[in-house]
Amino acid sequence: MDATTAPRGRMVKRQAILAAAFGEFAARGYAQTGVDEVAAAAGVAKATVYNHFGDKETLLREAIAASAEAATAKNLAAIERLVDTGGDLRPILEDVGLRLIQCYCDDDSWALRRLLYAELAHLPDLLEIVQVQAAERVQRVLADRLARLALAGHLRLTDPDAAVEHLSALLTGPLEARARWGTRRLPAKEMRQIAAAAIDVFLHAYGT
Amino acid sequence: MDATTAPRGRMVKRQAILAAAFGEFAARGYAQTGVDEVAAAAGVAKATVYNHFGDKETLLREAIAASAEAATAKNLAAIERLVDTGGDLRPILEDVGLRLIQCYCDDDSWALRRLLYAELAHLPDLLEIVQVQAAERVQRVLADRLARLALAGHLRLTDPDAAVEHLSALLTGPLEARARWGTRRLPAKEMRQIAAAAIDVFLHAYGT
DNA sequence: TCAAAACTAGACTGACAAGTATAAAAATAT
DNA sequence: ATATTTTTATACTTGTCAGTCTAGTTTTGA
Repeated sequence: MDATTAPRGRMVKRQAILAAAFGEFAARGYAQTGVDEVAAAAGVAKATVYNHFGDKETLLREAIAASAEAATAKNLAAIERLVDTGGDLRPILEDVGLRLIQCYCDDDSWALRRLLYAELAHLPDLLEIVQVQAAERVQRVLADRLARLALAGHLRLTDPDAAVEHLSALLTGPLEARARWGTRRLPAKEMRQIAAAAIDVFLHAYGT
Repeated sequence: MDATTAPRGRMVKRQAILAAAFGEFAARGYAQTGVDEVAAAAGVAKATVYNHFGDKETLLREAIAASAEAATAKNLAAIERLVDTGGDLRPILEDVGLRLIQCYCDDDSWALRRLLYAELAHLPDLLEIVQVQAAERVQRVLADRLARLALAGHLRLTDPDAAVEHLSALLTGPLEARARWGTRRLPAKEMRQIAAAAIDVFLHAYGT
């Protein structure tokens, strides 16, 4: 039943169910959402949901895993642009910073964090999926890039992991309150300001 | 029925119910916790819970509000220690930073954030209570202190609010991942290191 | 001391939702 | 073409839980 052996039509429905489940769970909460509603949103019969996922909890797990995977891909794409062009590093960092902020402020991204926080107490293994598969991976790739920039003499740092911690804290920390925990959309201008301010502090500490 | 007019014994039970409700909701989630369980944990009959709070949702609101109030008080007490002693500012900032980190890592504090995130989608007005009554208040008081230190020439900053954003981001940002969203206890030594690193970056950007 | 208010234990109702069952229809594979 | 798998609609079972009710007990205030 995996992605390679299953019939193609089956995977289409599976994806539709996952997307619908994530959307409904995010909107009304896991406990408040019935499997019937997920099925309706996916345009599918309830029995089909059970045929694919067995029970509601598995559905939640898979939906979260899929969403985390998607979010990770977007983050990695943003980090991809952090390359040494020879010119001034600041505008490049600001650009990447803004893109990471945009990832963080995506509706799905807020929804993912909400679901994760909400169900963490009663499904602790979700942490494994999201922390290890997503967060740490992004952190590692970003640390690699920073290390390379330091080696080329464009940054002054000894511990790339510490620098990543500070960089992402500076970028995402201000977002929680300003975006009112995902209930308010930030204007693009505000995002740029936050990115610029974050990079400014970062470069004071780690710039050459 | 407020704190001043209600019989004294009544308030004792009320507090017991609030504390038990917060603990149970935090441990197993709001939807997964029955009112019976809260009553049992509080050592009280179920009818008494309804007598005090009317329904489960009100109980949640009041429990969160009470917890937010307590958390705010602890934060403000930590900030209280940020005063100009004439000597070096760094150790004072590190001390206050460590205390703020300890507030943030408190079990109740993690539980509060989890509950807030979890129920935000379906009770949006919780934001009002926590954001306005707690978070913004702490931020304002801290900004006042930083402004005063800047005026005395110990910090170099134009926008105290921006500096507070960065300071608290640097202090609390690294905690999410390290404490695994509240599921892991941080050793005291690690907290001190995080505080020292955060203050170091902060002073590079805002120190004189 | 005595009346009013608050509390208790327990049973009860009613709604809601997870998961199953069934039989027919659609898609798919060989 | 036909056998197999998947999907659908619908009805059903079952357990859970918010909130109510009752009747008796404790606490409190004056």
